[in-house]
Amino acid sequence: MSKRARDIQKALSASGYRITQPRRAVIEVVARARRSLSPEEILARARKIDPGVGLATVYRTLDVLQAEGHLERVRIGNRGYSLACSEKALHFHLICERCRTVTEIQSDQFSGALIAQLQAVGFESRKSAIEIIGLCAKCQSSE
Amino acid sequence: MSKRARDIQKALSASGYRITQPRRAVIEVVARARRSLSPEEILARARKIDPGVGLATVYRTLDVLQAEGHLERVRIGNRGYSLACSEKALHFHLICERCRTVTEIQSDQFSGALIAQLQAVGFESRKSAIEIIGLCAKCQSSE
DNA sequence: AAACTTAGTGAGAATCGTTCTCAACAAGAA
DNA sequence: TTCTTGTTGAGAACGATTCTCACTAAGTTT
Ligand SMILES: [Zn+2]
Ligand SMILES: [Zn+2]
Ligand SMILES: [Zn+2]
Ligand SMILES: [Zn+2]
Repeated sequence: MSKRARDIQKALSASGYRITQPRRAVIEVVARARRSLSPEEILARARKIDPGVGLATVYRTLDVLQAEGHLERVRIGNRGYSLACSEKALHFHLICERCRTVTEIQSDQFSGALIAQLQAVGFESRKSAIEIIGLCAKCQSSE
Repeated sequence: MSKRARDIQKALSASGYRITQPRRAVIEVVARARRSLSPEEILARARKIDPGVGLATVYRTLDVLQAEGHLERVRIGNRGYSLACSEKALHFHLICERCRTVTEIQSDQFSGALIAQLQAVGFESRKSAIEIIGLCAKCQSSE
């Protein structure tokens, strides 16, 4: 089991959630993922660890992980994708609509300017991550 | 008929699209909208102009308008919302998840910094509008 | 104006992602 | 081990979007 998965389990447990077999499997999958995965993809991978896992449980576990701040949900088209996120401050997610890789970028320069303007307008952002859809460098060259 | 609607019709016609009754109705609704509307809302309003319009045609017309750059699609939760967009340069959409009002903000200061960083990473943004979900000033105070 | 070609149409079925329901289960406390 | 109750899987239900297909009408050609 990965360290990341262990940390998440510990945190969930501390918050009063039960650490069940299916949850263990989903957490392990998410912790190991190198790109954002769809719920269906997470289900397929989780079943290699615990064959009995159901799709509903994947959704439920993703909800829990998101509520506890261990995961962020990302949308490409109609499909919902999930991603473990490290950065805490306001930052951007560059989401490649081809390979679904998510790159995080951050700069105090524009974050500061943006936050100032949001305050000026009186808008309160609910998410700390802003999504930019497009094509990553690799996928541009291989198109 | 609004000027905006007429301009859009002219542009579509020039691109080879037929200007049909249902399309006229949908275009008129979108051109007059002061906030983002859901396809169902657009349908209801369009039927006041042309009672026979079907939901499928609303979706199809929205697709055309989007493909031709007269409209941007915005997502709040699962629902798809549409919005006529004026700004051409890179800008932000502040989307209130309560009242669905969309405010556009723009500043060369952070746009420049952001574009520079996107280029540095080699990421090519497909959309000129970046969405920030949250609560507008009005809805914050009345919550 | 009439005929013609074919893009566009409405109704409803189909599909997709997600949520709900509920009887059965099992994690963790005692 | 027993008990409590949070959690589960299967499938039904749901809401948004897309598809199908026979029919219609926009715009072009006569
Ligand atoms: Zn992030
Ligand atoms: Zn890519
Ligand atoms: Zn815009
Ligand atoms: Zn609002």
